Parts: sequence; C-alpha cells; structure tokens
Amino acid sequence: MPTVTPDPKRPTIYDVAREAGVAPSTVSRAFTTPGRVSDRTRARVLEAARRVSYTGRYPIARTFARRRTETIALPVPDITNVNYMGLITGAARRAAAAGYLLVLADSEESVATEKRLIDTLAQSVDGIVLGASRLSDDDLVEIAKTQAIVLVNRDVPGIPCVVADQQHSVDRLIEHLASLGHRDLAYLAGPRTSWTASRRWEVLATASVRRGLRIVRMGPFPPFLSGGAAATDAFLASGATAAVTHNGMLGIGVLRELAARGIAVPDQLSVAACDDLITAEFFTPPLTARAGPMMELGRTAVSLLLDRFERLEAGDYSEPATGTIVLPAELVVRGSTGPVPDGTRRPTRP
Amino acid sequence: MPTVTPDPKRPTIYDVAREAGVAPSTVSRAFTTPGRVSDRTRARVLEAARRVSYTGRYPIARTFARRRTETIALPVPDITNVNYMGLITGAARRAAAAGYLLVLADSEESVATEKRLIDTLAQSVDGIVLGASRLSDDDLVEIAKTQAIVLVNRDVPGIPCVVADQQHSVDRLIEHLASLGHRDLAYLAGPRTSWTASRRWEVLATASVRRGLRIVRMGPFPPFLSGGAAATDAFLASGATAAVTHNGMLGIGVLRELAARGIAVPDQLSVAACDDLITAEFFTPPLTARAGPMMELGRTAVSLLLDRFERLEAGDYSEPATGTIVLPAELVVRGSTGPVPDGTRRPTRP
DNA sequence: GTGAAAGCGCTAACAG
DNA sequence: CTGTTAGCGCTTTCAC
Repeated sequence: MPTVTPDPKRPTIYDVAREAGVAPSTVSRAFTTPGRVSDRTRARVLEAARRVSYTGRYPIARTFARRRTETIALPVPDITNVNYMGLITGAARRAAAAGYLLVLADSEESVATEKRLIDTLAQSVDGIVLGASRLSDDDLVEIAKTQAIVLVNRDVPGIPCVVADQQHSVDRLIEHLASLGHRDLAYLAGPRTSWTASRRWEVLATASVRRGLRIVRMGPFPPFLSGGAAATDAFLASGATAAVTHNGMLGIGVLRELAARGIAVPDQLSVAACDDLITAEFFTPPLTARAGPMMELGRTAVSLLLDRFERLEAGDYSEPATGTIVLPAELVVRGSTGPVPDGTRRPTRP
Repeated sequence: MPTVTPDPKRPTIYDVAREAGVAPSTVSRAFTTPGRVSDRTRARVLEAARRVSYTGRYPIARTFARRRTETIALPVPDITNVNYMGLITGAARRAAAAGYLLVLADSEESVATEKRLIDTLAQSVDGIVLGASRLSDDDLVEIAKTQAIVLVNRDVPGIPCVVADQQHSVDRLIEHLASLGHRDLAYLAGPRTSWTASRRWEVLATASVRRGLRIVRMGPFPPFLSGGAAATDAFLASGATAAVTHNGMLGIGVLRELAARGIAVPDQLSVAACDDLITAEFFTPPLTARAGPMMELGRTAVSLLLDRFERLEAGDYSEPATGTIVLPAELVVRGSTGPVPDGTRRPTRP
C-alpha cells in the first residue's frame, strides 16, 4: 500500500456510479447488501464496474467508515513455544472461515509487553483472543470493559473464557496410573507462571487422595528438557513408581535422563506429563500425556468473539455471555506408562 | 471496534486542537513529526491532550489518510505444519520490532486459495511474505508488479527472494556420511510439491557423484510418519548403509520402523533428513538433519520488505533489489548417523 | 512554524 | 428501491 508504482489511482465506487448512472450509495449497496437494490440496478452496477475495471472496494476506506476492521488479534505469551501452535492454528482457521484476518503477536511472557500490545491492538482490531494471559484479574476485567476479549486457558469471572478441562483429565490420568498398580506418585512441578500451572497441583493432589494414592510434589524444575536431570534425581529419591511432570518438555527431559541412567520406561518406572506437546508422540517411548485440545480452544475463542460481534452489530450491547467454557482435555495413553513391576516396587516414604 | 459500549466517542485531534488553541494539523504534526513544531507548541499540545484525555491517534483514520497499513501478511502453505513455525516466529518478531502488525494466513497447499488470499490481502497490507509459494513463476512475477512481495524458499528471477541454502548444506551432509565410511546411500524421496523439494534430488545426486558415492532415489513416500514403513522397506531392499530422507517426519518414521524391526541406529544403519523439524532433537536417537534457518528466513524476508517500504516512502519507485538471498542451512549432526559397521556392510546393487 | 482546507473511499442515516 | 448528504479522524499540500 505504499504502492509499488507512483500513481495507481484505482477506480472508486464514484467512477462506477457515474458509469452506471446511479448514486455512489447505490453502488455501495449493490456490493454490501445486494438484496436492497433491484436486480436491474445491480446488474447495471456490476456491468459498469466491469467497464471501468473496478477491482472491488477499498477495504481500508470501508473499515474507516464502518468502524470495524474484521480483524482479530491473538497475543500469545511465547510465539516460539510449539504448544501455542495449535491455538494459533485453530484461531486462524476459524477467523479465516468467517472472513476475518488474524494478527499474531508475542507478549514475550511479559506483563508489560502484553499490556502495551493490548493497548496498541485495541484500536486496530475488533476483538482480542488472549492466550494464557499473564495479566491480573483486575487488569483483565478493566480491559474487558472497553474491548471485546476472550481468554484462553485462563478463568476470570465476568469475562468470556475458554479453558481446557483440568479436573476431569487429571482424574483420568490418576485413575490410569492407579489401574496400573501405582500407589506412590511424584509430581515434578514447574514454575507457577501461569494460571493453569498453579491450579494443577491442587487438582492432582485432590484426585490422588480420592483414589487413595500418595503423591509428593517436588521442584519447581525448569519446564524444559534441561530440567530433566534435576527432576529425575528428585523422582528417583522419592521412591515413587510413577512421575507426573508439569509439562511435556520436562517429561521428555525425564525420559531422556532415565534412559541415560539405564532405567527402563515403562518397565521399571512410569512417566506421564500434564501438558501434551507435539513432540511427545515421536519420542521413544512416546510420552503418555494429558492433551489440551489447543486447536479447539482457538476455534472456540474466535467463535465466541464472532458471536459477540454479531450481537453488537445488532445493537445488543449487553454483557457478553460470560460463563467459562470448559473443553475436554484427553488423556493420551502412550508408551511411557505401564504396570508397576511387582518385584521392584520401592519402599515408600513415610 | 464494533465498540463494546454504545457510545464511546473517543476524543480526536480536533478536541486536542481546540483545547490547545492550535490547528488540528499542528496537533497531527506534534505527534507525527515533532521536529516540525516549536517546542512550546508541542508542549501545549501534549498538555492539552492530557487534559482532554486523548489516548492517541486512531490508527485506522491514519491508515486511511496515509494509505499505509503498517501491516505485513504471511500466507503459508500449511499453518498446522510445525516447520513453518520458525518462519512465522522470525517474521512476527521482525515485524513487531518495526512496529508492524503481522497477519497470518493459510493457503492450505492450494494454488487457488493462495491466489485468492493474495488478492484479498493485497489491499489490506503493505506487503506480503510468501512462504514456499505454490504459484507459478509467471503468476508471481505478475503479482510482484503491483504488490510488494518477497518469496521465502522459492527462487524466481526478478522478485526478491530469500532461500535456505541447499547446495552447501547437502554437500556437508554427503561429506559427513562419506567421512563415516558410507558408500551407498538411499534417498527416500517425498512428493515434489515444493520448489525446494524438487531441487533436492539433483543437489544430492551431484554432491554424491562428486564424492564418489552411489545414491539411489526411492519413493516417493508420503512425507509423514506414516511413510516410514514403506520407506524403510525400500531402504532395506536397497542395500544402502545410510538413508537420506526427504524431510524430518519421514526420517523419524524410518527411525521408528527400524527400531520396531530391531535394527540398531546408528550402529547398523544411519539415517539423516534433508529438512529439520523441531521434533528431531527429542527423538531417540536424535535425528541428524539439515536445518534450514527458518526464523532467520522470516526475519530477513520481513526486513527486505521494510527496506522496500522505506525506499517507496522516499519516493524511490525503482525495482526492488531482486537478487536471491541465500541463508546458510546448517547440518545438525545428532545421534542417528554413525560409522559404517565393517562386518555388516551389505552387498551393493550393480 | 502554523493554519486553512481539501480530501482519502466508503457507509449510513434520512428523505423521498 | 434509490438519491442526497454528511461524515469517519487524520494527513497533507499550499499559503502565510
């Protein structure tokens, strides 16, 4: 749009109007709301458009006049994190299906950057999907007053949210381990940077207690491959027969470390992760993990926004539907979990 | 921007101008080109802006008046493909650093969709980075006449391109295998969907011949995990001691299949991939691969666009710098390649 | 250094 | 169903 050629001068609806002998507004209607012009007129307009080689309306002028950008923004905490890929994909697809553009942004795990981003984007987009926002509840509520936002994997009362279920999938994970005979678990925690991460332990603990399993929380460990060594030390020291890791990266780090120490998985010990990641499937053994339906989260978040836009356009300025939508997270049982080997069960801690 | 509240009425530069007792144009200048108003006036404007709680210029009006969106579009063939993640990341970061927005689009491996996308986006963005475009050279040249585009991993004369080196990195891969004693290679090909893929074989063949290695092309195989079985069959039948796969997915598929058949890698056979993927590192054994610097490609492509914008803004409508920029692809030697086991070298084909 | 005025191209009341 | 008339908020000549 800094045009490549010095003087482009594309034809406008005024040119078409003159050529067709109608008013510019009629041309506009012929394109926007074809039902509101006579078939004859519309045909004339289309024909005239062809003659003056009109290439369609200039979206920016349209945006300016309508005060709608047909664009949705998606800031994520870390764009290099493969885990957000699904979210981005789901959101992009849904947006595209509705004719919306999707602008991607990276808040770099920083509250300040996220704030600034939201501020900047606010004027340029119709709505914002906030992936795993780091902002405080209060900040988010404040923003929601003037912006159409929906939160993904973050639950704030009064704001439309869509989260991956933790309760149910973690229950299933514990149940899965229990059914394999495990009685002593170790939770290899990550840092409590995100809302989902901080809820994880309580959910895990509750589920374990309910099934009569012992679970001990260890860490925090760096949620990367590099955290694997320390986490493995802790795991082995705990005497647990199965480890549940904060996320998939840490899970793979542990698997690697166990392999390096000659410990067979799942023959001797089992490992499962609370957050899936794309790579989990390709590892040997493939990692059993709770898999948040990231793409579905993205789709749903955008859908919520689109619904809201529709209502707003219809003049409905009521509060948005604000209940949290919980999407089922699955437990993907793969090769890293197996039955407790009878002979090798370790002494449990007191 | 379908505003959340019925009547928002943000203050405009007119409000600020009135409050400050200056002309609207002066307010505009105070924000856009501070050097062109006196310090005193600027201070007055800023102060007035504060008093009327002016929140900054409305970007869409600005866009409309200036005819520049400060937005770059990035259509990729398949947004779910993790390989494009790096490209997206690099482009997004560079764009953000320059204050540009990045809109993401998915051309779904379809020429028609890609065309439509470009058409739609053309008016809404300042420039387009085309990732691994499927369009014909002619189409691309045509588009480049009216749009600022840069091609990534596609080389078309007359259009600014940035590609990952194939020659050098493939040479190094072959050299690496040769140095390990391999003399018979199998290339497990994928479909020739992309420009890079179709050049790969010639480069491989040339490099092998130069080093006196035999290489046989097999396939095409589906470039996914699922292609692993058939590819492995072919590899084993070929009698080669090392396989080079079309891409990382296929490489991992082969590794898996070999593991399932009890064949040790790299002790008995070696495997390397022509295209890296994020997962390669996490596999056991980690896959040796040629790694295109995807992030760097994204950064560079956006930089090229930004340079061009700058020149255009300066009234320089000359053809864009059009030479192809070749970025070094590295060979990442990991655990899947090793020396040929002397005793087990297989009989080679005639 | 500052002001006046003319748009940018389209949409959206409001009449008729 | 169609035309008239105002803008949308900012930038940008062109004078002074």
